Amino acid sequence: MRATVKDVARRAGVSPKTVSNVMNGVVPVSGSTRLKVEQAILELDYVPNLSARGLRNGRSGVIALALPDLATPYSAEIAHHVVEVAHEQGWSIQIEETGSDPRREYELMSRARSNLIDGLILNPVVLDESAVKVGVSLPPVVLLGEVSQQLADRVWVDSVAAARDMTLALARTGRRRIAVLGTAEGRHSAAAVLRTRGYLAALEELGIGQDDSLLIPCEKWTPQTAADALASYLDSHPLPDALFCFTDSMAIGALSVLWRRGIKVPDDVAVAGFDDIADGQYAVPSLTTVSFDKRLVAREALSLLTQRMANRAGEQRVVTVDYRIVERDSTAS
Amino acid sequence: MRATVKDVARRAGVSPKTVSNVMNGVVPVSGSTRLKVEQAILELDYVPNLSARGLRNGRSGVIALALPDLATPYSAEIAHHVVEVAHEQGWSIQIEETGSDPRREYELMSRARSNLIDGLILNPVVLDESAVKVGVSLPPVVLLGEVSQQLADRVWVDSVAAARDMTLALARTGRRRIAVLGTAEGRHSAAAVLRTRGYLAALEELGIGQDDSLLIPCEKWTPQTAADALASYLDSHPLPDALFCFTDSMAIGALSVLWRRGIKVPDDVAVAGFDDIADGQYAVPSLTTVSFDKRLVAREALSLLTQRMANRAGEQRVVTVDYRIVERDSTAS
DNA sequence: GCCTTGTTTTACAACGATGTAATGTGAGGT
DNA sequence: ACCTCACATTACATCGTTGTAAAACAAGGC
Repeated sequence: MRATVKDVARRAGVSPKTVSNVMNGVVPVSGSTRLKVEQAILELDYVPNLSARGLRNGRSGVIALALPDLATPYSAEIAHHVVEVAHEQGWSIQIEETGSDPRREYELMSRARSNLIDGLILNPVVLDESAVKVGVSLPPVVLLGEVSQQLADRVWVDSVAAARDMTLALARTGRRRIAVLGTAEGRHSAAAVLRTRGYLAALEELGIGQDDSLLIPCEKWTPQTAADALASYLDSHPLPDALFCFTDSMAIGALSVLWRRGIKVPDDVAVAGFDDIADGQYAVPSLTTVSFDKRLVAREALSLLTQRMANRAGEQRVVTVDYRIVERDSTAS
Repeated sequence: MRATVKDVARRAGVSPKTVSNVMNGVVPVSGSTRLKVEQAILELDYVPNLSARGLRNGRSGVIALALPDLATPYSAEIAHHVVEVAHEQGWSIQIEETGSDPRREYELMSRARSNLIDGLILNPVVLDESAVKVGVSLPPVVLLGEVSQQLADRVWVDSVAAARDMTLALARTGRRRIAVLGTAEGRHSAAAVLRTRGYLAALEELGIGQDDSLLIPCEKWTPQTAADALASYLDSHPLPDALFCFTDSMAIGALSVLWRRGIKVPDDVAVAGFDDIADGQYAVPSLTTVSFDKRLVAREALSLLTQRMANRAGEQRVVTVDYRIVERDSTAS
């Protein structure tokens, strides 16, 4: 049987509350009793019961992180940083996957209200149809990424500006027929809409007319779907000068298709991505991309969340994280 | 304020225990009262408090998953499957990263004993020096992967056999000078030792003499370190016929270096990996690898864990998951 | 020696859910 | 009517921790 405060108290010859005071360190405890208690804690190998503490305090020390799919490199990197930063601050992270399934988000909300979770960091895919109602009975929420409505505190990268800059960078190497991969046809993902908007803005600036046949739709943003979409596109369209993929994962799928068809990157077509996932560096050729500090995203998200925990009222805040274009081999001229 | 059993009970005109009985469904409840209670639950939007339930029951419904680094594709894929399978069975997953830091494992053990966790799935890197003492006060543990000592229930792939088969497969395409990337010099990771053993066994079978200059050490198993290790190896050694990397991540780093040096894969050198991470399919060229069912690994780990929860005594069990060699472009002849 | 002031420590209750054991309810048999 | 038996419901105590408020203690001043 595991030791409890009671056991420690008995052994140290003090009351349970005194043991609690030593543990938490807010109420002053005299040096001599502190010593006795610490001794007893060591001897009994006492570890406090977090369920009991959670019940009493109404806080569990656990933050939920909800991502569409942990297996994708982007989500994995975000998760990694969130877990690390949270750990530094003494929080535990509970992972939830939402997939693209709205039911999952619904379940998530229910769990979030179960008092085992003090807060929620949510990376939505399609938030318009999200079940996320940031309401009274829900713990504090921070959203990651682009969303259409301002439902909660949020950390994001300015996708419009980044997509515009990337398009300009591609044009700077002399390419004019710049295609984008990842526009959404059906259900609109906010990211797709914003990145398309940035792309179109750049074209306008450049005086290049919009050519709808250069918008390659791709519903799910995975290498597989990107590869399929690009392959079937190439079957019926001429090769563009450049291909701006809305995520690095898609770009990696694209590179694979191009290689398979003997199309040289960057000689025949330049390829760029978005997110700067680690594998982009080791892609063949290495991938030009929009990079941003994911550790910073994690830090800001946690910071917003803890602030919101301290003060549930207060205005909704938005933190914008800087990005930069990283040019690698896939767009060399 | 959130509703409690008490509130629901008052509204339904029954006792708190009856509400509990309706929720848990073990004690029989008459149809009429069940209806009243369910009605009240809906009206009050009642969600049980898991901290309280955890305190009372001694179980939290949370399983911790400890991985070295969530950002690596292998860990990410495992995490994905564990989260999904756990979800299906009503468990929540709390993520812990151990890095290669022994202190982290120590902290982990402490948390694991805090009653917020019912069980632990642990993927150790270097278990010999692990702080994991599967003792009395620790919840049930399942280990993933190769370990040197049988400390707990375990799910693994037979690395020796797989490495042997891969080496034989490479030899079958006519290559004789087969190098391996990822042997460990200092602290021995069990996986490195076992995979090297399988490789050497195959050489012996083939009647190829062991050539120590074909063992390329690489401490950390990341694309970066693999790329560095291979680059400096190539500076002072002739190109081998084939390169068997002990993980796909290392293989991806290797492909990048080879491409940068103008070395053609698979014409000049064949490259193979281990783990079958998703990105291997989209590598350029696509990567030959040792594949195994990660979903099955997750399922078996969870199954062992829940069985161990039910029965803490009983013999330690080992589940071996099948593998197969998947030959892709990187080793075509 | 007594009172004040300030510091440490303690008893008690409460957080919310549920197992135990006791109580209540009704049907069926005599 | 009365008793039995099975089933449904309830009161109470408990899980381990910590906030509150009261009590114990020590130190200093007269």
